[in-house]
Amino acid sequence: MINDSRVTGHQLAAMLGLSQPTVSRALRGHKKVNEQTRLRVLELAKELNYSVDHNALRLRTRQSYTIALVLLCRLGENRANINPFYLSLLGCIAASAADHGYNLIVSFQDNESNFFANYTGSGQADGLIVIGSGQNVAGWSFFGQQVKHNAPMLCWGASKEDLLSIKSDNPQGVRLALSHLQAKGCRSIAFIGPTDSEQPSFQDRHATYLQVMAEMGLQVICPPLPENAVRENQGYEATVSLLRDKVQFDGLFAANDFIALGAMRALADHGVQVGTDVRVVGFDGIATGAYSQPPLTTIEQDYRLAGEMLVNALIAAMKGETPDLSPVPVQLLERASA
Amino acid sequence: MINDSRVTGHQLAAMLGLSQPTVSRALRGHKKVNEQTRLRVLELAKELNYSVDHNALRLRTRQSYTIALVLLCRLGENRANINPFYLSLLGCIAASAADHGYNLIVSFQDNESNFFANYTGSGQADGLIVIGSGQNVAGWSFFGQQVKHNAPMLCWGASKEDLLSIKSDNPQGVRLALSHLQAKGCRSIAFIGPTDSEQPSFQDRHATYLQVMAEMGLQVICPPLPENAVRENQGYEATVSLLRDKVQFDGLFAANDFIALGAMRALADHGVQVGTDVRVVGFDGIATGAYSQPPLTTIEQDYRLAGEMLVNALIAAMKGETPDLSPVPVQLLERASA
DNA sequence: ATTATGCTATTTAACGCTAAAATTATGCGC
DNA sequence: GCGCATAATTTTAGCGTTAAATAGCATAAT
Repeated sequence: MINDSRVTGHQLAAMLGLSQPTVSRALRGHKKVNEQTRLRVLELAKELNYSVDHNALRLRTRQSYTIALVLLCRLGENRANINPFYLSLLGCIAASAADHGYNLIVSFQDNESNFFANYTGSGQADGLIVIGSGQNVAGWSFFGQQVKHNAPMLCWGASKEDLLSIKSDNPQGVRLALSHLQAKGCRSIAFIGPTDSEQPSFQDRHATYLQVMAEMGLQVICPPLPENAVRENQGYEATVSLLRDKVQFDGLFAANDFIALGAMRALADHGVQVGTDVRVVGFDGIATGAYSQPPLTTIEQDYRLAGEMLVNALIAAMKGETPDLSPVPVQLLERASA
Repeated sequence: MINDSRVTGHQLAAMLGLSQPTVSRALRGHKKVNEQTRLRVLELAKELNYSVDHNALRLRTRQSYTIALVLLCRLGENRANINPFYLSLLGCIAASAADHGYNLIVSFQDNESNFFANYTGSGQADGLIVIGSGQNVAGWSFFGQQVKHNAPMLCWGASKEDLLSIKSDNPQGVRLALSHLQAKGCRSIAFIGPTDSEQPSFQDRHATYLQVMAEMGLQVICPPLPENAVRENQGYEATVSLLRDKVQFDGLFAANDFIALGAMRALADHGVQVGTDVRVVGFDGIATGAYSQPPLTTIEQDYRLAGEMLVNALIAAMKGETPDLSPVPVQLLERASA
């Protein structure tokens, strides 16, 4: 149990022969309080290790100074095995929130949960950031409720028009990847990734691939992947199928890094030299890519900037300002695989 | 701004011709309230999307139903580059806290910050979990304060006796690693890692290495590493120095996976075949190890169980019970590097 | 009839804080 | 010394909730 001998502002006041509100104002550096008494208050407060009760503060001011981060999981998904991309993003959001003086509460939820009731609706948080892979899966009712109540909510990489959202500059990333491959001499570049994903980021990546290939006058190669395939072994399978079907290709653009890692493993298993016979570019910039053999060339998302932009935009929205929702720049991280 | 048209219990009561406390009791399923009125209350509450104000609730009950997770960083450390081990652990702690009905607030802090004032002391959290790499660096004053106020605090892998802490079963892990190497025929097994770390986990790993080697009657090989070396390039350097000094070895035990990855890179760069000429075992079980070339044999820490045990123990401590602080089991994850 | 006994619901009282209004003290010019 | 501005503090109120004490009112027991 918490030591309930916690000092209150009232007790401080009594000891100092002041009224409690004066103590409160002194501690907050309010103008209309005598410098000398302010110092007395501060001194005693420090000595007794006083700290304001946040729950009372919040109740009174109707603000929680807290952002809720919801990491959306499909039901039953193994939480010990969360995509490191989201965990890194989480880290950067936490840091950024702290920089702005906000607390961050983190939770893993599925589509069924009522965010509004849990967080913004109950005064636990002033705003909500939603990241994760399940955003477009099932009913959006909970989102709707959030929107209906004007509770500021910001999504990472969502599509619905009535939602605030920020995402990486996927089209730019795809262009960087494909023109890099082209510059390296590739002329038959396959896209390994979901072609019918419900996730906007993957939709963007596939669509831009089609468009850029057309612009370049190159043939499109899209091996079939199961719906929403974003895992390593699915990249492996798809690549194996290309090889088995004797499809000619000298470049691979993977919709994310895990797929790319799987593809490289498949190539290696079939004696294809990655980086020379076939060049591979991934997407995300996960840490693991640096340690693969060969190290993975990839489109690096700027986690830190993404975290910062998400927090900035949410805070703007909470203040009633128009948030900056421009896409987060990406860059080519050139390593040996391409 | 949050839509301030939020419904209060008082408003519900007025609409129903009841008193507010009755509504409160009805919503909580309190015994002494008529079933019929309870249903009326519940219905209207649902219709109006009522949810209790957590700040009022907390103020009143003197409980926050919240655990604070502090990820300790060295000052100035790049937060976009946090050890994935800690991020995974964070994820599992978040999940576990949720399973117990607790919120989790996450923050990145250095030694200077006053956890007590920030969290438990101000009623923002009922207890504190501290993880991260900087626990033993500078002054422990803030920890002291936490302890002094009886605020439940639990550390991951700390050493001080007066602190509650949980860690992985490092000695067991080291035994598993070394006996695996021995079983594979290794007789000259070097330890690549800090020998004078301030971090208890690394102290344990080094100490157990010395002990087990003695038990096995094998010669100890410990190349010098800079103090607190736990990074990939430091593993690389140390291994290079072994090779340069023409030290004979056929096995490497690395104090963590990053060091192991660096060591493998060094070996590969010098034409040494990993997995045959020299076998390598790491420690941690980070995801990246699965994608290295060859995949890394390692001692896998059980993130999920660790998160669960941390949360369980903290909750026990908060209730005044004696927490279970037994070490978290580890296991050998055999891959091609050994 | 009168007093117990359960129920149910209401009243009253905090929890610790901030904001605004009301009060007291202080200084200054004339 | 009187008013009058100004500064410093206190008083009053209330944020939305839960917990304890209280009241009303049936029905059962004496």
